[in-house]
Amino acid sequence: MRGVPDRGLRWLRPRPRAYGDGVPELPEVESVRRQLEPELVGRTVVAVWTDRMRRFLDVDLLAGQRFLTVGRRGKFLVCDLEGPQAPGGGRRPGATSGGHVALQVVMHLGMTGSFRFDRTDAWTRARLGLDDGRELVYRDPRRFGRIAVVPAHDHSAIPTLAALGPEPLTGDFDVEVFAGQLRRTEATVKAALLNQRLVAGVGNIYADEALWRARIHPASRRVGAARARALHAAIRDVLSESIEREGTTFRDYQMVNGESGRNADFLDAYGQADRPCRRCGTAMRRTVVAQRGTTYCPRCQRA
DNA sequence: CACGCCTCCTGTGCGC
DNA sequence: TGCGCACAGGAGGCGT
Repeated sequence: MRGVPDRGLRWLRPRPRAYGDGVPELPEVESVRRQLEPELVGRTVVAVWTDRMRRFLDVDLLAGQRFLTVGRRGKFLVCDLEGPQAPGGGRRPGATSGGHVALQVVMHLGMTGSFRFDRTDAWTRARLGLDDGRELVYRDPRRFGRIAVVPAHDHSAIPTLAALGPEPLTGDFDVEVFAGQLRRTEATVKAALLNQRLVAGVGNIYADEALWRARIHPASRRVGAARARALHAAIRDVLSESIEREGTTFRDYQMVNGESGRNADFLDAYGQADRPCRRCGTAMRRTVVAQRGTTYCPRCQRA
C-alpha cells in the first residue's frame, strides 16, 4: 500500500531511541523459526543443560527427543517431538504405561531471548546437544523467556497459548469476527491487541505501527466496523512487511545467524516520539496505554 | 468473565 | 568519573 520509504531521508533522521530492545514479536519469531527449521528437523537431542531458570518447565525431558517440526503460533515456537519407542513398554518420564506420549516443546523468547549454535556466554540459559555434534544455545539476559516440554497439543501449562487468537497472516484471521470483537470489548484497542486473544503475535511495536496506519487512537474503546477493518488490514501489512525485512532489531533481538532484522529504519510510530508524523508532520506524542509505552500522532489518531 | 494492575528480571542510560 | 536509580516490556497471577 505504501511506496518504498525514502532511505536517503532516513539517513538525515536520528536513529529511533531504543527504549525497548526490539522485543521479539511475530515477525522476529518467524524469522528465527525459518532459520531454526532446517537445522533442527530430524535432529535428536543427546544432552541437555539448563541453568534452572524458573520459567523452564520439564526441559530435561528433551533428552532423547527428535525434532519433527519447527512451527510457530503467535510469538511461540512450537515443535513436535518424537521420543524413543520404549521396547518392552518401559516406563519413561511422562509416558503412559506401555508406550510413549508424543511431546511438544514450546519456546517463547520473552524480551531478550535468542538462539545460536556453539557459542555460549554469561547469559546462556540452556544448551541442547544435538546428534550432529552441534549445540543449540539459548541466551536470555533478562530471563523473560520460557521453554516448556508438554504433552502434544496440551497447552494448559501455557495459558496464553491455550487461549491464543487466530494467526494474523492466515485465513483464520476473519475481518468480520475481529470487528465484532473490537466493537464489544470494553478494553482500549491497544490492550485488546496486546492480550493475544483477538489476534496472535502482536506486541508493543506492531500494535503502535498498526494503530498509526489505521489512524486509530491507542486508547480508543469500542472501535467501529470501518476502523476495525482498516486495523485488520494494517496488522497484516505491518507484520508481513517486517517479516520480509527479517524483523525489527534495536539491540537484543538477533537471528540464529547473529544478524539483525532490517525493519527498525521503517518504523512510523514506535520510538518516534517528538519527531514529525510521516503523514501530517505533527509531533508524535508518547504516552502510556495498557501499562505500555505508546507513541501516536495526536492529529491523525483521534480518540 | 473481563478488565486492569502488579510482578518478574536485568542491562542500560541518564542525572547528579 | 562514578554511582544510583528509573525504565523497558510479555505473560502470568490476582483482585475487583
